Amino acid sequence: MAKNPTGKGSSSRREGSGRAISESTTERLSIYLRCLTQLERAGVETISSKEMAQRFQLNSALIRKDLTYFGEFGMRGVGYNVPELRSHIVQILGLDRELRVAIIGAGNLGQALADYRGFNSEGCRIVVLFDVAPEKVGTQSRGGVPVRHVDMLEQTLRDEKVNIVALAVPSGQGQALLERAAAAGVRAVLNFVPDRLRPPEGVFIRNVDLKIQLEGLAFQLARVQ
Amino acid sequence: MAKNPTGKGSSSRREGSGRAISESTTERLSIYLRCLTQLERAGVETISSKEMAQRFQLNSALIRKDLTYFGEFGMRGVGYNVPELRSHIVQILGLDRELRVAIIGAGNLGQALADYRGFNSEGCRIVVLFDVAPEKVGTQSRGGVPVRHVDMLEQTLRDEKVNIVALAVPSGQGQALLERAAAAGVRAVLNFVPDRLRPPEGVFIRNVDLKIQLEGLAFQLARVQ
DNA sequence: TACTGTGAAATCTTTCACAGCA
DNA sequence: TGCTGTGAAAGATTTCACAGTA
Repeated sequence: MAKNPTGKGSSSRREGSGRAISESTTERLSIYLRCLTQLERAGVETISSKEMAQRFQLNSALIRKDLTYFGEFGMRGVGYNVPELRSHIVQILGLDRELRVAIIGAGNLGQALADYRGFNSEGCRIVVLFDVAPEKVGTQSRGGVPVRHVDMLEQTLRDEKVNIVALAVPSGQGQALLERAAAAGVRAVLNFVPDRLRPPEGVFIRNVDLKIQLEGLAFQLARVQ
Repeated sequence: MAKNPTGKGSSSRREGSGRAISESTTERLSIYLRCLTQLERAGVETISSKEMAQRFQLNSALIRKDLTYFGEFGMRGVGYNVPELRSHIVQILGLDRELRVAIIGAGNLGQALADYRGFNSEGCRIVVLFDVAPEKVGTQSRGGVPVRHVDMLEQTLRDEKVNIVALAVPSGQGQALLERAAAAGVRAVLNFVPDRLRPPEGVFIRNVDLKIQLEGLAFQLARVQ
């Protein structure tokens, strides 16, 4: 029973009506989207699963399987129409509506994330930072994202119609803020806090744990010799 | 044949002599280590796999399996000795020697990473940042990490005995820098560049792709309703 | 008794291989 | 011919269940 023990890597999630889609598949959809965006810019009209597979060192059957979970987008003998497939994936990933993101914690990491390009593109917007430090509240990040006091969390999340919260606070402070955000209606959280958080009912959490990644590399180095 | 198609999530790697250990197992070892560190500080002497499992919503058999890949550390009827198990894991993860980390790219993200607490602890030290911008070269991060010119990359990596490189440069510039670092003897890379890099022979890469995480959340939001 | 260590089963993911269609 | 879509096989990971032991 391969469920999702670590909350990372291969895992599945069941939804109301649809079938369960693994996290690996979702991840690859994002990768395909990038590829298709580049191809579309370059004016390429069609691409085969084999060609895409070569770019990413993937198996072409896997790409076809990933895509057929959502429909039959290809043309036998030809491949996939690039702009068409791209727009399908944009829709599948829910990037056709605006994602409004708030970051809790305006430390080094929070500020860097606020101004991170990858976050401010493709229908995604960082609208506000939160912190408790009086000298930060009222200021803006270099990129112009305003910093509000955490006391204003619930109200601001609602007023700004925030969909996704990124947690970038010190260890130990994540769970309480997660619960406050959830109570204010947020249902998706990107967690940078190096603690294991318990997701409130109906809330999705993705963990980005930099130390675990670093230790994973240390492990590989230690093993090889 | 579940190999490692995305370079993230569940994957295995074979080493010279030992058996293949999955990336999931490695990730969990880091999690156990944190837990044990806390327990040791709190003066707890022993812990059972069941107790640990409850803390992380994991299955206790999985924890036991993870640990027995590396030895028989437990005592039947009792559990595991906390300080002893902790020191075993430190050794397994290779955290008993110093990890010297360099970050290429002193933009928002690179600077934030340089001063990130999680990176500067437990035998891990950020020793240098690299950039090409003349106004950055010669300065220091807030935390005091010096910024050198990328022209000095190879020499500095060797002089500073860097084990691990973090890539935090704009899209398109990752592959060339990866290859230069590899040629200078670096064998482990933490990649923040949103491109798929091709690892040179013998080089381990871990990808941290923030946009993919965000899009994964967008997907979940789009699905539920 | 209470726990570890582990073979076997269950589950999930990826790859193979090919039918079927443009 | 060349590609997609897909059933079946292969492989990997997780869980179950229990023998064995301190």
